[in-house]
Amino acid sequence: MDPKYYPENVEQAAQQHWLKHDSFAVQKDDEREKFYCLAMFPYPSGKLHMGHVRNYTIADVIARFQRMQGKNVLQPMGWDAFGLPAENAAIKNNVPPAKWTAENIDYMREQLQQLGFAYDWDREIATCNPEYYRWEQWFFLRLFDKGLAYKKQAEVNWCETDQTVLANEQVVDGCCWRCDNPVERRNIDQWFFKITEYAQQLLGDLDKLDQWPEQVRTMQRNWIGRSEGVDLDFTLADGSPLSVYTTRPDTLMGATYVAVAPQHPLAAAAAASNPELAAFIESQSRVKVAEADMATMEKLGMDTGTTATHPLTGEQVPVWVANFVLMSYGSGAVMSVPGHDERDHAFASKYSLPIVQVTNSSNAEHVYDPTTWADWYSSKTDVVTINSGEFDGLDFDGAFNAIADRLETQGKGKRTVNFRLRDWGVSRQRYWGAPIPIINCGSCGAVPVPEKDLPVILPTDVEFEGMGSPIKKMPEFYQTTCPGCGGPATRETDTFDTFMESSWYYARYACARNGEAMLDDEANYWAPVDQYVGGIEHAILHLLYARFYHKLLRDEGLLDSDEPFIRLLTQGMVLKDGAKMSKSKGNTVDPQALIERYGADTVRLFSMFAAPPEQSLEWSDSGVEGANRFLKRLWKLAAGHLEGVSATALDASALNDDQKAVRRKTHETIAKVSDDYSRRQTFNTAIAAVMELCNELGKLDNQNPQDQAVMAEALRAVVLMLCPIVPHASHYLWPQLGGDGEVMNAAWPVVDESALTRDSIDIVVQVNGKVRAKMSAPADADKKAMEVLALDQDNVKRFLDGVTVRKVIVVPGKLVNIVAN
RNA sequence: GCGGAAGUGGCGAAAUUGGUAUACGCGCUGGAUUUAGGUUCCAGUGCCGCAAGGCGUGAGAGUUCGAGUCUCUCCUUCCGCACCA
Repeated sequence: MDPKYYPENVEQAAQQHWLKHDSFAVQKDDEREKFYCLAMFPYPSGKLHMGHVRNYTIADVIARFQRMQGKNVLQPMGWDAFGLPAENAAIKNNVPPAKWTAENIDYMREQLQQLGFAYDWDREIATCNPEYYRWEQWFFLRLFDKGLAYKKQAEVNWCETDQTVLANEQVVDGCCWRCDNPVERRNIDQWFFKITEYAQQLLGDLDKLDQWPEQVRTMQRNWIGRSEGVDLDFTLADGSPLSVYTTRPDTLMGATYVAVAPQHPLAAAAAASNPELAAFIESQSRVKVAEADMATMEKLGMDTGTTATHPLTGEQVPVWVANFVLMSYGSGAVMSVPGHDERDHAFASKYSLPIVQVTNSSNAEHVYDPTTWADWYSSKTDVVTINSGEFDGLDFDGAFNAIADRLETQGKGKRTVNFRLRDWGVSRQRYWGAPIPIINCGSCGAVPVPEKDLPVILPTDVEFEGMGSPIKKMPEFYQTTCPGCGGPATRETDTFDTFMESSWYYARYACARNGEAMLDDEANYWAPVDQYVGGIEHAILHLLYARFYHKLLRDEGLLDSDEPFIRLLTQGMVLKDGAKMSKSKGNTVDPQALIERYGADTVRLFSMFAAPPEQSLEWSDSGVEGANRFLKRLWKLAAGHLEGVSATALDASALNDDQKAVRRKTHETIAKVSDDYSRRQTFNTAIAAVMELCNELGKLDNQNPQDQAVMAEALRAVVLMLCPIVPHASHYLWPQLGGDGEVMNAAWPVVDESALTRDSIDIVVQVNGKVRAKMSAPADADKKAMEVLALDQDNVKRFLDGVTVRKVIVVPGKLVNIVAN
C-alpha cells in the first residue's frame, strides 16, 4: 500500500461502495436485536455548521459501533423543514419559503453524504411535505374528537405597525425587531393541547428514564413543577370568591393582602373607575410574553382600592395588582404573606403593607426582624406557628393539615395538586407551517376538516412581504364551505407550532413511505429510539413535547411503548474563542472547507477527540491539524508493517517480554475503548487510548515473525476500534491488513484475558499522604508483604527517621500510606 | 428572577468506585532531515528552587490516613424559561 494518506481517494471510494451496495438500508429482522439510533434532525438553514457535524458524528459513531456488535441498526435522517427562518429569507431574498427550503435540503444532504454518515436515505422525510404533515393534521383531529385539543384566548406579542404577531426572539427591548416600534400584548384565539392532563404521567415516567442524564430529568421535573397546596377563597365585597392557590397554607394567618395579575378580571374591573390603575395595567402590557422578561423586570404594584375578606380571620385585606403575578399559573391571584415569603416581603416593604410573623424558629439565635429579610423566615422545618390563634404551636405539616381541614370543613378551600406546566399552545400566526385543519363557520363554530379532505395543503406559490402570513390574504385558500351546514365559511389560517412535527418524526422514519397510515407495525418494531442524540438546549421543550406525543400515540393505539427515547445523550455546544459559534458573532468555521482540505475522517476524528460529547467543544484549527497528523502516522505505521510482513500465526507462549507488553497494551486498550464506547460514551478517551497504543506500536521492533504477528493483531484491533469514527480510512486499511469482508460489518474485537496478566505491579508509597517512593511488588503480594516492602524503601526510611509509625494503610494493587508523627 | 450545568498547565482536555494530578492532543523550546518554507523524526516542557524539597485543580472553610472527586459558603461563565429551532 501507499505509505502516504490521500483522504479524497479513500473517502470517495468508500462512499461509492456504500452507495452502490445500499449499505445502510435496513429492514425489520426478528433474528437480530434491533438498535434505533437517532440524532435530532436539522433545520435546513442553508449549510451545515459545526454543531451539526458534531451532533451527527456522535450519533454515527454510536450507530456504527452498535452495528459492529451485530445489531440490526436503523439510522435515518430528515428535515425539520417548517419555521421562521424560511420566512425571513423569503422577505430578504424574495424567494418563496418552499423553494428556499428545498434548495437548502439538497445542499445539506450532499454535505451529510460527504461526511460518510451511515443513513438509510430511503426513509428520508421533510416535514414540509404534505405526505408528512397530513398525518399531523389527521392526528390533530383525533385529539379534537377526544377533547384533548381545544381553543382558548391567549396572549401574543403584537406589532401594531406591522400588523403582525411577533415571536419572542423578534421582540428586542420591548420593540419590534423590524420596525423598532413598541410591542404590546394582545389576546387572540388559539389552539391548545391538554398536556396538563398528562402532567402526572410525564412526571412519573421520568423515573423509567434511567439512561437519561440526571440533569435533564431534574429540569423536566422542575418544569412540570408538581406542588401540593390548597385552593382557597377570599371573599369580595359582593360576596363572590377571590380564589388563590398556595403551597403554604400554614402561613395563611399571616396573609396581609392579596395580589392579582394585571390581566386578572378584578384588575380590569377596578381600573374602570381608576384611570391611574388603568394606566398602570396598560404600562404592564408592554412587557413581552417571555417569562424571563417578566421575572427580571422591576416588581411594581398598585392598590385596586377594593378589599377581600380573609377566610379564617374575617378581616378585610387590601387587593393589589402586582406585575409579577402570572395570570397563567393557578388562578392569577396569590395571597401574600410578607412575613414568610421573600418576594412578598420586598413588595410589602416597598409599599408599606403590614408584615406579620406567624412562624418562629426553634433556633434560639434566630431573631425575627420585620425590617430585613432572613432565609429562615420561609423555612418549613424547625419552625412552629405563632400569632395564629387556635393554630399556634404547630409544625409545618401540623399547621398545613389543621388549616386545610378547617378550610375544607367550612367550604372555603380544598387541598389541590398543582402543576407549573401549562397547556401547549400549538397555533402560530405564520405562513410557513402545517395548516391547522379547521373550518370556522359563523353558525357551527370551529368544525374539523373531514378526513377525506386531508391534507389541507399549504399553498407554496406565494408572494412574501413580511406583513403577516400570505395565506391570510388568499381567499382562494381560506374561502370554503362549512362541512357541517354547507354555508360559506373560512379556513383556519394559523399553522402549527413546528414542535408538532418534531414530536413524532422519530416514529415516522420507521414507516416513512406508508401512504395509508400514520404509523404501522414497522413503527412498533423500531420504536422506541434506543439512542437519541441532540443539543442540551432541547432538554425541556422538544423532549417534553415528544414524550407527550408518544403517550398520545400510545393512547390512540398506534404505539405500544410509554416513552420515545430510551437512552439520551445531550451534546454540548461548539465554541470558538469561548463563545458559541454563530453567524451574528462572526466566529463560524465552515465544515465544507475542512472536509475539502483534510477529508471527512479528520473532521470526524477531531470532533470526537476535542472534548467528551456532553461538554462544550472549543474549536481549534491546530487541533484539526493534529487529528490529520494522527491519521497520517497510522497510515505510515500500517504501510511499514505490511512491507516486512510474513504470514506467521501469533504464538502467545513464544513471546518475549517486550512482545508480551505490547500485546498486553493491545488488549488493555480493547477493554478500555469498548467501555468508553458503550457505557461511558467518552469517545475522546477512547481515541486517546488508541493513540497511546499506536505510540507503543511505533516503538516495537518489526524484525522477527512474532513481532509482526503481535503488530498485525494490534493494527487490526486499532482499525476495528477506529472504524466508527474514521469509517473511510478503516474501510481501506482493513483488507490491507488481512481483514475479512467489510470492516463496518466486522465483529468488534474481543479482549483476551490471558494477555492481561502481569507478574509485578507498580506501587506508590506515601508518608503522611505525600508520595515518597515508587516500588515494584509481586502482583499477588498481600497487605503485610506490601507494608514490609514499603517500609524498606530508602526514601521512606529517610522520612520515618525520628518519628513513630502510627498506622499503615494498604490499598492492594495501588498504594501504601504510612501515617507517622 | 427561577431551573440546570461548568470552572484543572500557555491551550483543548485526562484522572471511571475518595488513592501517583496533568494521560492523549495542541502549542512552545532544542536537535536531526530538507536548497529554503512546509513536512517528518528525536528529546524536553505545571510553578518556585542549584539541590533536597516545597507549592499547585475558581476563592474560602470542613470531613478523611488521603479530596480535582464528598459537605457548606462565595465568585465567575454557560444553557433553558413555553412564539428561535
